[in-house]
Amino acid sequence: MTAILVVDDEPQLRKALRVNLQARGFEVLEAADGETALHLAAASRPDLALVDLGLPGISGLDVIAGIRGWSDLPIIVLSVRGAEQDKVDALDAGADDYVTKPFGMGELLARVRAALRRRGADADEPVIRTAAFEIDLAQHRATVGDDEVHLTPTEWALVTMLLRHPGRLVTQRHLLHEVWGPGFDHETNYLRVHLANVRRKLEPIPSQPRYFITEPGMGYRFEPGSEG
Amino acid sequence: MTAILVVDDEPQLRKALRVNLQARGFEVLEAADGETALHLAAASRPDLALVDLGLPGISGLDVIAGIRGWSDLPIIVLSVRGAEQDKVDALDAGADDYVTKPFGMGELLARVRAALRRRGADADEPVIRTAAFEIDLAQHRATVGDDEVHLTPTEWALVTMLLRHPGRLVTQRHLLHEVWGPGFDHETNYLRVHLANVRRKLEPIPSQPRYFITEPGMGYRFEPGSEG
DNA sequence: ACCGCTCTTCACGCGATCTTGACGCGGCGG
DNA sequence: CCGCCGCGTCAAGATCGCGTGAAGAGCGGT
Repeated sequence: MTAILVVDDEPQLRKALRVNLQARGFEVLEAADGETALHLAAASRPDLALVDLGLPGISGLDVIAGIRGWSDLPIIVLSVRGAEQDKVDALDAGADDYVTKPFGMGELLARVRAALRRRGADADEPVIRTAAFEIDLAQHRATVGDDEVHLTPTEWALVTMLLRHPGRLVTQRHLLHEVWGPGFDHETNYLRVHLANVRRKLEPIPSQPRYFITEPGMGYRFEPGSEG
Repeated sequence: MTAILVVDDEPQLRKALRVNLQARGFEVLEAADGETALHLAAASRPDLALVDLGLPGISGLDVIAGIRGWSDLPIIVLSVRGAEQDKVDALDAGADDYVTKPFGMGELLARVRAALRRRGADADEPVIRTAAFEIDLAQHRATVGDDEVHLTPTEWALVTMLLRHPGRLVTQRHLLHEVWGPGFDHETNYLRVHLANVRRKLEPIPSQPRYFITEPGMGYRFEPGSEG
């Protein structure tokens, strides 16, 4: 059975989540603070975690970082409206997605399903295949159909950064920091231009991206084709 | 008999691998740290290596680089989930494939068989043939048409380095590190000059290289002629 | 000491790549 | 309904990296 770890200090919200998730056939583990969250995650190995950022004691951010130290399980962050910086920090720390409180249960469940689906589809091979293109990480090669496509160093860095975290929302800051180094954290211009080039080379319809998705205001996400 | 070198510091995992591999008729060599791994690899010449990245002392990455200095045996990396950057680094260092821990034994065995099969296909002959030239790695001889061509030591080191990884991009840093040693990681000048010499001697049209391809900003790649 | 081979070092020209700025569009809030 | 912000697009200029030729240094053999 699929187990989901719920980390939130409000008993009401925990209860609401428990009821809804169990109704969908998920097993639910609950933690009211960061410490028990980390212990539970290590002991029970859940398949996904929902983490509230506003926790007493150990912050939600530390919970994310603590889990990411040893596991790649999908993490969805719950945060209050307006706390944009918190969301970005959480994503930078390795969260996969976020939901803004208050949220509809339907939206949350959709994101949970999406995160689980992506993770399952995450092919663990050194070559990533989609319906449109194929990227061989070991050989450093990209092909579209039968034609080899040349990616510039910057483009390659961007693509691998996104491919390395299938389905995960990668923040602009994170991308800029990894590809251009420190000091470029706000040059979102670069991302727009180079992402456009990547799409022109890899996307079937560059103006309607299907694999390299923009999350306005936050960052970008590689969406592996649902292979089924 | 086919010998497999297992490099991991966890005795449990080593035992599990040993039992399963021996059951399939493989001979198993074990190393708990990087040093013994390198010694064993040099002394016993295994046919394949399974290397854990999280080793005490010498890192798994250095083990890979150390082996790649003189051998082309297939290397499969074992890495924990979430250590995405490590995997990419390992591939850059010359690993052939990776498996994420925890893994099913069936999957691992499949990858071992695949790696051995791939290798058997191309590395049977120590002599590499293309339409333009022929290189005998064992005898240290290169011929173009019927004429023997003399390669200087540096050129030979570069050529073998590239030939050992057909089709794969070898980074500038990797080449410089293996041919010139540490401390030359940024002397890309050397590569340009010596690659030019290699092309002058081996390529049919040196100014339009077909076999020794430049990947601007990243490195070089040996492109074997389509052998069909 | 001389010679030949090899490697290092440098400067130049050229093309690929990156940066930069301007523009239009669409969504969102006022 | 209007204005603002973020994104995609495009084109120009600046920059970087590569290939090339050639000169000088190091080294071993004769």
